[in-house]
Amino acid sequence: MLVLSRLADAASNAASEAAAISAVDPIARRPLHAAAIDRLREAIVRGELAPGTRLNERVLATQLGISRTPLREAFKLLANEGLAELLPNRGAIVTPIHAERIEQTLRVMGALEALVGELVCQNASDSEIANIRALHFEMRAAHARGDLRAYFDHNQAIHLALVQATGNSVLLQTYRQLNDNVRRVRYMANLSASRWEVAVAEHEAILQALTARDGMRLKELLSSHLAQKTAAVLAVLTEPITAVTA
Amino acid sequence: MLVLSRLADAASNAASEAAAISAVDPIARRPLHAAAIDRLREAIVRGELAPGTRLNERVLATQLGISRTPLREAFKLLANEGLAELLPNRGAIVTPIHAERIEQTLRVMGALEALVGELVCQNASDSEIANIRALHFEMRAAHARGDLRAYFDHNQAIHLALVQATGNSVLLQTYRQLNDNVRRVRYMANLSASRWEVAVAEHEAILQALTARDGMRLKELLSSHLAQKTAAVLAVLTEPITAVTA
DNA sequence: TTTTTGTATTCTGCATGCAAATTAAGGAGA
DNA sequence: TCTCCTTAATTTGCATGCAGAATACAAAAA
Repeated sequence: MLVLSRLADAASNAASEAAAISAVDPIARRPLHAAAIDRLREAIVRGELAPGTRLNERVLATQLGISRTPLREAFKLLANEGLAELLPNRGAIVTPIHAERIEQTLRVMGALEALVGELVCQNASDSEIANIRALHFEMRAAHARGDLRAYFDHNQAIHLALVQATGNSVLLQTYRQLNDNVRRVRYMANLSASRWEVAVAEHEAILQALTARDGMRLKELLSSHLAQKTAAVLAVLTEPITAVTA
Repeated sequence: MLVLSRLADAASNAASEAAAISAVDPIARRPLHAAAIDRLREAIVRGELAPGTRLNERVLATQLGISRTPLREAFKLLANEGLAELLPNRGAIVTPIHAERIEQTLRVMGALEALVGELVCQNASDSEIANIRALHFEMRAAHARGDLRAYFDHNQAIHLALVQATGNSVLLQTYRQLNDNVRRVRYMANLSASRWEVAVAEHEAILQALTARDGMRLKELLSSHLAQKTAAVLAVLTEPITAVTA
């Protein structure tokens, strides 16, 4: 029942994010019990369902208020996205976090961000840039408040907005999928005050490069920013993993 | 019934390819009627189910010899991979080919290939390189024979082997997914003799750079090779699309 | 002839039921 | 006490059934 309430909490969040994205999502107006499934995905990404957790069909279906059929379809999707693993005749588990796989994912994201740096300066509209600037200051507000969770959320929103502003929806979709796998780790991390400062400073520079539409510089900045992030994430993984279930 | 026989033909192909890949596939030992679903995916990629085709659940389920439930699960997967589109309450269609989307996909693949160039020279084992060389000569054999279909297949195999030899399974999975969307166009194209020559020459250079483990050069070669491919693919799309259903 | 509206048919979306596989439990033997 | 084997209880995988939505069709009106 504990898990149930958490899943319910996550619902509104997932819904609003889905709405924000839907304009670009190729599977735009989805049928099925999409909300319930977004809820499940979000629960995995946010670590509310810890890596390795067995996903019992009947139990989860009851908790989500749907039947097993659409839930099984969701499992297939999640497996395809790397968030769950399907064990033949033994159901699904939340994909365990392997440092190597996360590292590989970040490498691929690095390649994508290089492309983002190139494209976004060419293609972003002024209003998109203005929106990113607004997100940036909301993020700084969260930083000033010391609200780590809100900081992460705005941080994510900025990076997604950057990718979206490239105008390349394939890039966005690919990025999101990889990002979801990394976010799971991110939620496990605590940021030291100094590293947090550095990250904010990096974002400041990113915003400037974007405003100046300096593609080359933005590419470099995103690259080094990701390198920082990679280091931080891998640091978390080499420590004994104390999954943040709370 | 015509489609049925074609799907049956594709079965062995898909099965053998799946076996070759399974070692890296994260959803390795899959449950469900995986063979039937691979068959369907392959039919879409090979253009045997033309873009825009309505995917009738009951009809397809009968043709594939499975029930609607696993087929619907397959639809979700295909939609997630971009090969099908889900229309709420109106079922699924084979994703229509839009030049813009293909172009975006190729752009993303370009970013990934840059990474491939870097990584493969560092990480490929000698036996993997030897295997790629073998594939290369098989491809040349197909070229000499003038067998376009076999040429394409070996060509694909080489590129996948290159990506696989990076040792980055996330990269491979991402690449494969994007590649499947482009392959559909590729099968529609005919190659002029001169362009075919050029492509083979490019592959020759790629093999040399790989043998020398010259990462920077390989990166450049892959980049220009993809640029060629992009031009060829987009050329096909600007022509009136006469989908090759046969 | 063209448009429109009401009805019948088809099809999707989901819940449920059943068989096969897996896991858990219990008891016999070492 | 531990191991191995037999058996019961879960659990998955898939087929099927049913309600609701969408489409196709036909008759009536313009």
